[in-house]
Amino acid sequence: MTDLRSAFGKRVRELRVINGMTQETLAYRAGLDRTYLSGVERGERNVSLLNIEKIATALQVSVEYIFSGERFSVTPSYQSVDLLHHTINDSIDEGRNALTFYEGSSFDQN
Amino acid sequence: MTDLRSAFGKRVRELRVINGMTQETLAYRAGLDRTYLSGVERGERNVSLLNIEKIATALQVSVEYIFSGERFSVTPSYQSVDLLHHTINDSIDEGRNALTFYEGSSFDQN
DNA sequence: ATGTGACTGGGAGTCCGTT
DNA sequence: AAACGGACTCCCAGTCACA
Repeated sequence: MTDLRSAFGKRVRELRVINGMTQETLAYRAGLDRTYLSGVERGERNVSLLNIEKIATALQVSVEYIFSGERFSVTPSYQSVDLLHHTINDSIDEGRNALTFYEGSSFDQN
Repeated sequence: MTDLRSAFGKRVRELRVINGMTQETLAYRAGLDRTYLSGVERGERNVSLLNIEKIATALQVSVEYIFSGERFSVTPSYQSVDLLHHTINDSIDEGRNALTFYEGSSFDQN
């Protein structure tokens, strides 16, 4: 998955054609502009959550389903934590603090 | 799933806390602003594809995974095709045309 | 460590076309 | 039916000081 915009666009086009819809029909159902949807399918648009939801609804699929498949399943390679000057102990400490913050409870520090 | 922004935000917060990260570290890894990420987790930001990808990468999960789970799996209810003045035969016809267009081939009409 | 209001530039999204 | 372009509006990405 080099560019999520292209991957998303291809997926939308796939599902649209499977459903036997034209861009115009899909755009109308999603309440979006025809030219905008065209750009989405060609991977030129940086679609945001609200429109992702609109498009999924118009395609009659769940958001989960629209992002399922090989295209989106590749876990991106990630730089080593060391490179970010962030140690494992840092993570553990921050985990404690975060949990304390959100749950209003504290760890036994002894 | 009433609002995809809230659902996405909750999911991000879940995965961040599980990984023992603070908002600040996650934001740093994603190359985003801390206050922006705060808004994302509270469902107040309409995150777009490129930032979804950044956040997923920083969380060390795939985009598919971030959208998996009950929260995103509900297929949205959809208005009847009739309400849209779009018949089943229309869909079939459009499907043929669309396939013809993209595959450069034609259906046997007989 | 996180929440929040306010701000600005740029891009999301629309509407008009032509190819 | 779809790609593409220009011009437009308006919302949001991205940031700040402060709570």
